[in-house]
Amino acid sequence: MKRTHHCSELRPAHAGQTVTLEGWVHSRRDLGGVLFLDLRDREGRTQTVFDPSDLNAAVFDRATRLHSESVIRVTGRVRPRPAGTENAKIPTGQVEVMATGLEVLNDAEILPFSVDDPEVANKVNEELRLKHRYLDLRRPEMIRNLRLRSKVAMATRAYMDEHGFLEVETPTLFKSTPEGAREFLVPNRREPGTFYALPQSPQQFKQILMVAGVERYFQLARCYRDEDLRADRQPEFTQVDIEMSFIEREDIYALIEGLLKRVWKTALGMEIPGPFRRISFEEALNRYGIDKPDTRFGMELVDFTEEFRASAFKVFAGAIANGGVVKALNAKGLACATQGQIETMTEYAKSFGAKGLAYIKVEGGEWKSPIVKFFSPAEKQALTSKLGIEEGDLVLFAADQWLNACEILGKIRLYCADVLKQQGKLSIDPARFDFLWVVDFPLLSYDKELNRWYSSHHPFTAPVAEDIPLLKQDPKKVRGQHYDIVVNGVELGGGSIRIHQPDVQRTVFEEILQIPPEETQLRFGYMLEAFRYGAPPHGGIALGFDRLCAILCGTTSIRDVIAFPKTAKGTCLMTESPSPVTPRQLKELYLEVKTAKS
RNA sequence: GGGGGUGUAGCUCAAUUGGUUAGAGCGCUGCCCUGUCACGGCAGAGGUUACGGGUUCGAGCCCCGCCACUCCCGCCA
Repeated sequence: MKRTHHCSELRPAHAGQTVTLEGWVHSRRDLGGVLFLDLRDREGRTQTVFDPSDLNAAVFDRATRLHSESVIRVTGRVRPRPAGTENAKIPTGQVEVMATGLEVLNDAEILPFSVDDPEVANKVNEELRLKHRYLDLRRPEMIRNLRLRSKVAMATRAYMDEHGFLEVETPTLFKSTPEGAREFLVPNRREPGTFYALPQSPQQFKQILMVAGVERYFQLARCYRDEDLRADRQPEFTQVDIEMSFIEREDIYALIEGLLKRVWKTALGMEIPGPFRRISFEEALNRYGIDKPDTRFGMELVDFTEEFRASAFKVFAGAIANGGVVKALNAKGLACATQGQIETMTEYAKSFGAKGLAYIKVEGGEWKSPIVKFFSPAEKQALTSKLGIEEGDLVLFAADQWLNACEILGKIRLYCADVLKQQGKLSIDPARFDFLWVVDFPLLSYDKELNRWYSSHHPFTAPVAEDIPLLKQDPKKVRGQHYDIVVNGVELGGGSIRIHQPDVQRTVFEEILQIPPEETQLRFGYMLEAFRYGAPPHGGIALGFDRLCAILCGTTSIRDVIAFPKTAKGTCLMTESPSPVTPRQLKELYLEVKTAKS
C-alpha cells in the first residue's frame, strides 16, 4: 500500500513527517503563485499545498491542470498551517501537506454535477444523481448513510449472536405463493411453463426452521415485491427477519426493545427508554385514527356519539342510528386554513366514502360553520369542554361507521399536523423517537365484495388462546397474537406468534378463509406436513431494515439509504434495467413475448 | 389503473402572467493573482425552453398528445 495516512488523519503531531495521501481532488484554489488542493477520501479531507518556488515546474504545472474529482497520489511533508490560516471547519484544519510529488492516477472529466458543495449537491435532481450514483455516493452525506447502515447491520448481527440466534440463509429462488403481494417470477429452463418466484419474505422457511429445531433464527433477508413503489417502498428491500421457538409475545417485545436500544446507541449514541408503550389496535384507531400512530403530537380524536345520538343535526344523528359514530378533532390554531386546504381534507373524507367534511372555524369569537345552527346549547357546551375549543381553532368532524370515521380523521390529523408544521405552529424535536407496540389486532377482516373473511396479517398468525372458541361463532371478535412496532408514525415491523397445531391451521385455511383443501395442499402442503412431525410453539417478527436506517439517518426516503435504488417505476437509471433480452434467451426459456399494445 | 407536482445553459433557478436578441449564480475556457479554504478579478463560450402536434400576427408561457422524474390513492397476505 502506497498511502501512509487517510485524509482525515493528520494532526499537528504529524508535523515534519513525509506522508503519502491518495484520493479525489475535492477542490482547487489557484492563487497564481501558490496552489491549494483539497484531497478527499472516504474519511475526510486534507489541504495540500503546491508552491512553485519549492517544486519541480512540471509537477506544479500538472497540478494546476487537475479537474475536480481526479484521483491523485500526493507525497509531501506535514506542517502546521501558518498562524491565522487554520480551518476550524475540518478535523485536519490545523495542518497542511507541502507537496513534493504528484501522481495522477485517473484524470476526471468535467462532472455532470458537483459533489463538493453540499448545499448545491443536495438540490440536484434525483434522476441525475441516480444515473451517476457513483458520484452521488461520494458526497459525505451519502457515505455517512452507507456507513451508518453498515454499523446498524453489524450491531444487529452482534446482538442476535449474543442472544443465541443463528444466521441462516434461505433461498431466493422460491415457490410461487399467490397470497399477498405480487411476485417476481423466474422461468425454469429445465421444464417449460414452470417458474420459481422471488420470496416476498422468508416466512415459510423460517417457520420450517423452527420445526427443524433451530430454535433461534435471524437473517438480514432480501425480499422482493412486485408492487408499485413509494418513498418508503422498493421492489427489493431488506428485512431483519427473526423467528424463535418456545416463546410468547413478551419474549419478542423484550428482544426487540433490546435490539433497538443497541441500534440507537450504536448509530446515534442515544439511550432510548424502555419498556415501550403498548396500545391496542382499537385504542390506536379511537385516539389517532390509524394503526401506526404518531404520538409525538396531540390533536387526538374525541368521540361524540352519545352527545349527538338525539341531535337535531340529522347527518350526525342519522349516522349514529345506522350504527355509526361521531368523532371530532381540534386542529389547534388552524382556523386560518385556506379554502384549498379545507378542500384537500374534504377529498380525503370523500375517498373514504363520506359525503363531505363538517368543520367549525373559531374566528373573531364566533363559530363559523354551515352546521353550527343545528347544534343545541348542550351540544356546543360538550364540544367546547371535551375539545378545549379556543379562538383560532379548527374543529373537524366525521360521522360514519366506526373504522371509517376513525380513519378519515386519522388522515386529516396527519394532514393538519403537516400544515401546522409548515406554518411554524407545531414543531417536533428531530431527536425525539416515540416507540410503541400496537397489539390486539383483529385476526380476520371481512371483504364485503368477495363476501368472505381474510387474514388481517397472514394465515399463520395464531389467535389469542382464549378467543379460539370464537373462531367459528364470531370471527370478527377473534384477536390475533400479532404485534407491530411503530416509531414516530412509521411501521417499523410486525410479527406474530404462529399457529403450530395443524388442526387449528387447517381450520383457518379451510373453514375460515374458505380455501379449498386441494389448493391448501398445493400451496402449503409441505408446511402442514412438517407441522405433523413435531412443531414447537414459535413466533417471530420482521423489521424493515431500510426504513430503520432511514429513520436513523433522518430521511423519509429509503432511496437515501440504499446504494443502488430503483426509480418510482422500478427502473435502474444507471444500468438501464430492466431491458430486453435476446430471442435466443427467450427461446431457451420457452417464453414468447406478446407486445403490450396488441 | 387514477390524481397532484416538476421538466428552460453542464448544475441550481429566473423570465413583469402571450410580445423585441430567453437571463443570473455556480461550473467550464482564456488571462491576471503567493495564504486560500464557497479564494478573488477581468473576458468569453455555452439554449431544438424534455419530445410531437395545435391555437395565434406572435408561444418557454395557452390547448391536445407523449416521455421522464417525483409525491399520493389503489396495491403492498
